[in-house]
Amino acid sequence: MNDFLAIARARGFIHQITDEEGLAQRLRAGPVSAYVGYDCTADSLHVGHLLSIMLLRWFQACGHRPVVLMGGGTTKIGDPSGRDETRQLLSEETIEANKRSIRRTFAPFLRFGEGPSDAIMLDNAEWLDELRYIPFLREVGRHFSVNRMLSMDSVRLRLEREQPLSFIEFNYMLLQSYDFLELHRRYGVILQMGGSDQWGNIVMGVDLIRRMAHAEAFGLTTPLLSTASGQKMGKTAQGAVWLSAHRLSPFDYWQFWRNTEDADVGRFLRLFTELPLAEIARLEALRGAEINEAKKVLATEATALLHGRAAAEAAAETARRTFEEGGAGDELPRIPVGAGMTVMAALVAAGFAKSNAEARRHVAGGGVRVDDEVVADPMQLVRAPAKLSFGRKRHALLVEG
RNA sequence: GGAGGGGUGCCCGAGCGGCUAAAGGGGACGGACUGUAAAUCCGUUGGCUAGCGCCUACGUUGGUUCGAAUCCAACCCCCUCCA
Repeated sequence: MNDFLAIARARGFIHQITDEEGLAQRLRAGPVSAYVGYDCTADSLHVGHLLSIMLLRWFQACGHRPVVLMGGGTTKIGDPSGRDETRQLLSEETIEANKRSIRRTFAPFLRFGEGPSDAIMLDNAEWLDELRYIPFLREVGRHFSVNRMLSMDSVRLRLEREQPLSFIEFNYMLLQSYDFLELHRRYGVILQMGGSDQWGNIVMGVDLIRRMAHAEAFGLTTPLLSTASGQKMGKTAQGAVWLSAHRLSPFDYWQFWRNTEDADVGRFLRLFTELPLAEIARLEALRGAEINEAKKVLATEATALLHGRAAAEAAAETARRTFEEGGAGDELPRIPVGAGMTVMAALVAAGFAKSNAEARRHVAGGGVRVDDEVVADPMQLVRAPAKLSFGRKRHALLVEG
């Protein structure tokens, strides 16, 4: 059995651990179960979640059992952690739909099944939906000190900024703690992992297990992902970097990784690929334009994990044809062109502009090209086949429509 | 329930009767420079329109006025203190 903590540490996954020595002992003693919870706030996860998914993957690779917990119940409450504003309450139908969509993301990363180190997927709606208020308060609520809850970042920061915090949100950490307890009781889970903003919630769960189950449990958090230049990570021109292909194509996902800042390449290779550390050390040592080779490896490997090797290589090939040869690859988005379509309309159809007015502005700004010719007039007609480019990086194929 | 403060464009924030599609900053996007990097500099940042121009917009709904984001009323929401 491989040493999970050593690997996680070496690859940069660990921010904090509640009791590293104690956890190391338990991991050495045999397979353990650990969980990460994912709330169903959107119909796709994004790169921010990928860190913990990779962590679960390593956990499984080291012979332990990952537990993926869908927050079908907690999503009905809304986690206030790291937010200045109350999350909008989602309808139960939306949550259900989101859950169904999100579940699929885990399939390429984890092996599910019945074996001792096979992953399992659960939904906390299973126990939270039926909770009875008075028994819950009497059995669980009495272990929570409001004094302590007020000192938790998720609550304190909100109050310090004089932002509202409703009672429903205030309850979130109780429910998350209770999840941990239930998973401990039902499946013997002794470790909860999550982003660093989850630290408070996780520690509360560890305490609750100690008090109610008289057992020792552990927490581990991953660092907050940001780029070397300090930006919060995970944005593309389209918005968030989604993991579901219906939200972000494999090609755009590949592009996201390809555009990593120089200073982040090594760190991201360690976190988001499974290449050996020695190989990563070699790649990140590349200097100047050569580091672009490392970025391509990062992009292809990361895309292969999520979308499969074939899709990753198709994306890489399209990028090569488009950016290195100045041509157009097969994976570029295809925009059907009707008779009399203007450049302006094509820009909107391709999603490069949200309105006609914006499309005009982009043309006026000199950022639009058709077959590499700068467009001067937004009313210019387009004909298929052609390549429509917006900026240096965004391209689409105009095809007969 | 009472007293006070506040709700402005993606976000922060100025404006406090006409000169306001609304200063300034951030973010975002485009251009230049590069290596599909960072930093820097320049530009753009409500919608419709070929164009004149028109239409929406400063919590909501009414009102005053030739004219309101700016004044008044009611309502909704948030913050602080009190009960």
